[in-house]
Amino acid sequence: MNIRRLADHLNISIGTVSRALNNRPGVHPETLEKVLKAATELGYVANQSGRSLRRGATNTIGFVIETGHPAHQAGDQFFYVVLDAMNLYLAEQHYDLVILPCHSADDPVEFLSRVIARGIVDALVMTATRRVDHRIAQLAKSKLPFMTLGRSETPGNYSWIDLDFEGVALRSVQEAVKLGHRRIAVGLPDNDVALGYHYKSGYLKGLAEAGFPVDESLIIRVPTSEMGGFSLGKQVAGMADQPTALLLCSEVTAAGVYAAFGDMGIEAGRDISVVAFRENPLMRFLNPAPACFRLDLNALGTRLGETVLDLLSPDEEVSQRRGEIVPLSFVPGKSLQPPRSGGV
Amino acid sequence: MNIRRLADHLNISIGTVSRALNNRPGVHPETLEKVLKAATELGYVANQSGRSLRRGATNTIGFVIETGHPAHQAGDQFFYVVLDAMNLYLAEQHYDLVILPCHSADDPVEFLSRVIARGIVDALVMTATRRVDHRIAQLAKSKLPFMTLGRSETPGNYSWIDLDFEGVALRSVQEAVKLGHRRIAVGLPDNDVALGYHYKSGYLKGLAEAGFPVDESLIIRVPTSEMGGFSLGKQVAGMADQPTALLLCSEVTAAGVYAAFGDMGIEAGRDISVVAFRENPLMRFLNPAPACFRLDLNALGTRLGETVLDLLSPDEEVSQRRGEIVPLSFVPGKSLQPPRSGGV
DNA sequence: GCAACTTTCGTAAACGTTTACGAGACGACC
DNA sequence: GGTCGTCTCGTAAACGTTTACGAAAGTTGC
Repeated sequence: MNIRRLADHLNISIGTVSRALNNRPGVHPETLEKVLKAATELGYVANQSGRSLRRGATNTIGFVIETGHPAHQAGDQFFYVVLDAMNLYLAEQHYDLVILPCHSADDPVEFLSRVIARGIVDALVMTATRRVDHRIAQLAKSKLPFMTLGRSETPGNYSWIDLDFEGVALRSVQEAVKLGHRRIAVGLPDNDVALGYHYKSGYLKGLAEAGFPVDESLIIRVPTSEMGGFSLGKQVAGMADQPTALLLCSEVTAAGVYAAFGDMGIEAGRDISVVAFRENPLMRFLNPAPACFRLDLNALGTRLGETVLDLLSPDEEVSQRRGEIVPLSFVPGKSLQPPRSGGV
Repeated sequence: MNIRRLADHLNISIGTVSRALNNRPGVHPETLEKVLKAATELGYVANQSGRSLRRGATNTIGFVIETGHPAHQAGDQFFYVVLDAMNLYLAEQHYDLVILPCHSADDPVEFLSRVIARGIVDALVMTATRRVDHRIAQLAKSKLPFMTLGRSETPGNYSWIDLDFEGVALRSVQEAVKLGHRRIAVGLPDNDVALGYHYKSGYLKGLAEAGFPVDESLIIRVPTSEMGGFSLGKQVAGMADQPTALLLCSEVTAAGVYAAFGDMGIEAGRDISVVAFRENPLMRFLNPAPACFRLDLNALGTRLGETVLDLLSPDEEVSQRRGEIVPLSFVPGKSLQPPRSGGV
């Protein structure tokens, strides 16, 4: 069923049918109704290839994820909820969402150049943003509008939305200091992912605020995974000069840390305080309940949809590139207690 | 950069350029090389809209997921690993993979009819298959080839791959019986998802094998989520005539069950034995280690890729629809022990 | 009653690609 | 030298859609 068959069936020209279907002005209300009725009856939907060939636009937004990537294997329900909300918003605006998985063995840059050249999407949302990100330089050169989840230091004409990793780290230090902690360790990702730098920056800011010195041995880099968290827990608990608090920039490491503590007879909060990152359903089942930060995933998803569609607006005011930092609210937990000895 | 610009740059007709790029016969080796060289130099990649409009095929496989769906919010690294392996295989065969998220508020049937009519994919992989699945009837009517992950009872011309839920349930019962368990409870999904029926079937087969009666009060339906598992654990532990073993058809409920047990001072294995479903990284951090079943996610992903591409083969022998059941291997854990009282 | 304008619609070109068809060049063979 | 076949390539149509343009019909104003 193509537009010509639909037009023949109605004894109308395809031009008029197309105008009717696309709500173009200058079509008689009566024929408009006839066309719409026949279209739904015959189940006609415009072929995407034909349409995008002619229009140069696909009405599709691409969401790039990296499968096989350790930071994502973690993936709890984060992406499912965010994508759902984003998809919902995009559908309201008559846009479709496709997720483009860049597989682990593929070169991200080559992957993107295929996506760009093939013209299957009107705009991209990038994830797992790096501090220095070659993909951004590449996209900036192309004319494909894009935004990133997580901000990079790589310059380019793009919008971004980032969680307030710096603010969370700062607040985590402040809460720990308030309870009397002095030796505060932090677990960071072992790769160049941007959030690690922001988290560290907030951590350092917190120490400076409190007037504490920076002890490099308390800054520990591990993979963002359950195993990474396990290793982190073991390292921290095994230190001769044990810290009294441990801050985590990812929630998936929390389970590993708890397991490592369990193995060594250490209890979070009582022996070493722990502040995790994002509150998630799994945390309900960790004991003692971790102190963490709350984020509205649905709001984030909607905001992503709005931001990416803004890029495509003909209104320069709207399509102007912008950055946005999403705040998280502190959720006290049982895992953050005053240090046993009242500090070192 | 389109094919005409490339052709002009080479002083060659676009027909020849197209033939060269597509490895069609009848191109002089010398010009073939020139074309390929210029294409990579100028970064030419065929526009997908134009190509698929002409060819009627997109060289793209769609993977349909339902976001916002409770059974998926669980999503541990399952999809990330499976999709990565599948994507890898498809890329080798010069196919692209897109994930099509059907958002929670959308009607799956309407969603699919859009996907079908717009012609953005050559074949589909469906997930979250229901025992009676309207989407299958719909796809069967359309000419779009598809396969399902999980088998349905809805007839249609399609291939499927399913995990051996029945075999796992049977084996779980057998292992429990071997240790002396007589009252064996089972947690099933509270919706029509196909795996629940197969798991129950294996459970019933195991009871029959052992000559045990079926106690309907031991068959408990809960949402496939951490919270569902929590509720399940509470229910089981609170029963007057407590079962000695509990079988789970999903790994995400395990965390909830453990938490509920912990709340009530019950220890898995010692007080009530637990057999979970798929082994995953998180389980390493549950204490005591759950008995579960091992699955090669990479192999599953590759197999999905092979199966879906087989659908498109011109060779009728190959494209014939087929079903396949993937076995899982038992992994003993500390959560499965002889019942305390030696059985009821 | 004619010009000017509006409303509505049909025609055809264009998007970028693939491919059927035919043409030209060249060598082989009788 | 003419015929045939092979190799290589150019031409043009086709895929399904949108849209600029113009035509036809109807309306208004004088």
